[in-house]
Amino acid sequence: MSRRKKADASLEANRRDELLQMATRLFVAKGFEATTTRDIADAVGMCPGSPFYHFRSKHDLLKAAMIAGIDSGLQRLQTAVAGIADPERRLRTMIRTHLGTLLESECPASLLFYESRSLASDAHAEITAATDRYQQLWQATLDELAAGGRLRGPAKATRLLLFGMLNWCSQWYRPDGALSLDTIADLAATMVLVDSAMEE
Amino acid sequence: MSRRKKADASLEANRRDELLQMATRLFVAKGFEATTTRDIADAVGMCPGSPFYHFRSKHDLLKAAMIAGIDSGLQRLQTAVAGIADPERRLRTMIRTHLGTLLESECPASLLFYESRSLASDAHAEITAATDRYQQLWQATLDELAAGGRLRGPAKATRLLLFGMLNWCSQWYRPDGALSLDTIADLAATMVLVDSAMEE
DNA sequence: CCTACCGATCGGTAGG
DNA sequence: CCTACCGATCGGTAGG
Repeated sequence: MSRRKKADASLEANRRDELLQMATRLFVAKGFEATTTRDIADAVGMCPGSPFYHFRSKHDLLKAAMIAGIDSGLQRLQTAVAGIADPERRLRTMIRTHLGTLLESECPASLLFYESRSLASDAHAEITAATDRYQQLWQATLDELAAGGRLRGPAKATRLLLFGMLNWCSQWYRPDGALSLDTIADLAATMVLVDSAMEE
Repeated sequence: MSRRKKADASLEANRRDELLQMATRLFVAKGFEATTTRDIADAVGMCPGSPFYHFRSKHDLLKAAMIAGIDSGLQRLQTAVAGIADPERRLRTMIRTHLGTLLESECPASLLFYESRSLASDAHAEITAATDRYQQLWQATLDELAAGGRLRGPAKATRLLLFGMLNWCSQWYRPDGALSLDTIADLAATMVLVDSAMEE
């Protein structure tokens, strides 16, 4: 009996995850407002009303998708930079990893950032907390570089412009295009860092 | 009679413009899908069905707003750089002007770029033509700088990353914030250009 | 440009 | 998680 209950619970959690992933994909592709809960239900083979068994509302689905996306991006980033002591090498790794999360993921949840406008104001607090954790990882490395005189501008402004360069790629990057993610990452790093006389 | 007709026509054009400006403002603030044609009609003091006297459909309104926005940005840019022969000074002026169009305008039509997803595919061609004209102005100056060895990266990739830095500002810039548009423009230019030994 | 209106769709619920 | 359904809203139209 308790085994059956456990199996049911994990089945239910799986269905919830399916819903969450499909919602993320559709929200990113068509936008939150243009995606109907019926679209999502259809895509995972459910009936029109069934998503509301797993999520209280469509907004709840968006909120859950955004938080899951940011947190998974944060974990990828932390794993990638673990043990890299040199701040410049660390920054380069972070840039390349961030681009990967954004543009190579099968479920690019980070792009839900564009949909935060659709969130109720009370949900904004949670989202802000999650993105703050992500950005603090960057800020720490940028502060370290700035202290060493390795940055071309103030650390905070640099972070904002750097995020712009990288996040904007979702508007134009194509996997079969002329610019690879490695190339983009290198150029972005070049722009942010001062030239080092030793390299090239 | 012909005077009356002319007056009517210009009155009608004025109402159309009002509609267009209000639609732009609301689309930027709430997004295309979340803005109803009733919202727009209300905001200019019309009845729910009246916008459709001026525009065939809601999508038509978006298309017209986007083209008007891009073209007015292009004109501002052309006026600003007229007669600037030095490519570096020209680029700096373009950067500052672009930020102004984006963030200081009372009707920031350029931000409608985010809503192009909502356009029908046949409208995309016209929009692409308009944005291409805008970007060619940038590309020409960047090519000139690249030929003089003044750029830190290839001209095309530089343009894409530069647009990212600038356009992303709409996500975080606040008029009362610590960073002024002048400061942001200077830093963006610094990142893109090689250091000149003569300056500072 | 208003009045009056329609067909379709959508988020969400009740009850099992 | 399905069935059956509701209330509200929305883009758009007819007719003046």
